[in-house]
Amino acid sequence: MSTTPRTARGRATRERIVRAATDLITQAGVADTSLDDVRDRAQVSKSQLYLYFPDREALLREVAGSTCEMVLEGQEEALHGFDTITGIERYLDALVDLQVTQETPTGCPIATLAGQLADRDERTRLILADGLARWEQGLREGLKAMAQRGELRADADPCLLANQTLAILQGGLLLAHVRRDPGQMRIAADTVLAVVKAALA
Amino acid sequence: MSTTPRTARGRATRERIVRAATDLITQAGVADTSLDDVRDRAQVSKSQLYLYFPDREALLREVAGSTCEMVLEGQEEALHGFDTITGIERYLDALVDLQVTQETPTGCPIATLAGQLADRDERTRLILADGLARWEQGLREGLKAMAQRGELRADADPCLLANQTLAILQGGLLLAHVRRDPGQMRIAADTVLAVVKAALA
DNA sequence: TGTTACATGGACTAAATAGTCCAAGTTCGG
DNA sequence: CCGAACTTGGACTATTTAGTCCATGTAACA
Repeated sequence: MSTTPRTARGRATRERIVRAATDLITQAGVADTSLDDVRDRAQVSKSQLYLYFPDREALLREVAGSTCEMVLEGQEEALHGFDTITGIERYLDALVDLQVTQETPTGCPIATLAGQLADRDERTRLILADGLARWEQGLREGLKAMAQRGELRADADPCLLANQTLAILQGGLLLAHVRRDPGQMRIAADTVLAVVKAALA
Repeated sequence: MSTTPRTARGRATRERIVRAATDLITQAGVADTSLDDVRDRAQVSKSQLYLYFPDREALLREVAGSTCEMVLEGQEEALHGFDTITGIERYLDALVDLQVTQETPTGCPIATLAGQLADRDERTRLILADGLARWEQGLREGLKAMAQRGELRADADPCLLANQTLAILQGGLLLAHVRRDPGQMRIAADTVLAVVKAALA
């Protein structure tokens, strides 16, 4: 029987488990991460795993949520500036930098997880889709602000622009990942910039 | 000890195995496809599996190659017309249709496989990257033909355009897959069209 | 007719892994 | 200091799976 922790100590342990699983899975993938691996990394006994999670699937769902949080938190400030051209440039540069800095480009953790879990558990897919939706929402809000300030052409649709931006970025991240070439992310960033600039008033 | 088939019959059997594995993995993923599943689907004894493939990894590599072939063959004719605006529109429509027609959008099989194998086996990653490279090459050749006919602006770069196109398409496929929404592919197709049109002379 | 490649099918090993269970110890707030 | 929540750690089961091995049988061709 799985429980929800009732004390700060319990919550910390549960959090440690999710964190460990998220780290391991981000690096090695779902298939190559066993519960024993998680147990070791989190410095927790196996009983604790099953105290807080009914089964592996449940933990995997938490990992999906945690991965989304990680990705969104990592770009929160930069995303907040996605409402001016220079802010957009800064945001895109930050995304490119992330791929450049890593020893090897890893793409988008949300997308990578989706490839492994989306067709296996519907609930997990929804969590990941929600993560992407929140990302897109951040982009959309910035673009809407620009539109309200009259900086976009009258026929430009901020919602569509946000959707296009997310698609282009995801495409760039995927190619950077598969090709092990962060330059692919630079190209995607430039493409986004061109699409946005074409919508400027 | 694994062998390469020496007769037509042997080659057919080997091909049947790869085909079965490719089908199963495309549908269920690498982690959820066992060699016994492949054995059943291919109507082959286990001994045959190990007669033609040294181990599971080797079969997985063949599956990667086979998946690339499948994806590229499926768009060969349409891709051949990627050298006029109407041809490009037809090509994009065909890609969109593929996602619309499927009961549920599956995205790009190459990308999906990459998410599962790219970080596990370098040789497999290279095979998948090569598949994407050939795809991009098809796009590039069409755009180069347009450039040579003077249909593109002097400052337009067909190579860059092809790269951008592939990225946008992959982004659209990924979003269509995760969101179970073929409309995402339509948006990506329209985005590609806008980018290409912006490069017209 | 004999040889070679192809094929069956099941027995078998070895390892990994999910999940269960329990008995005993620790932490800490009320 | 009592009790509830937390924690350990390992034993245990059951299942799946990759990979090996072998005896037997068939297709086809020189």
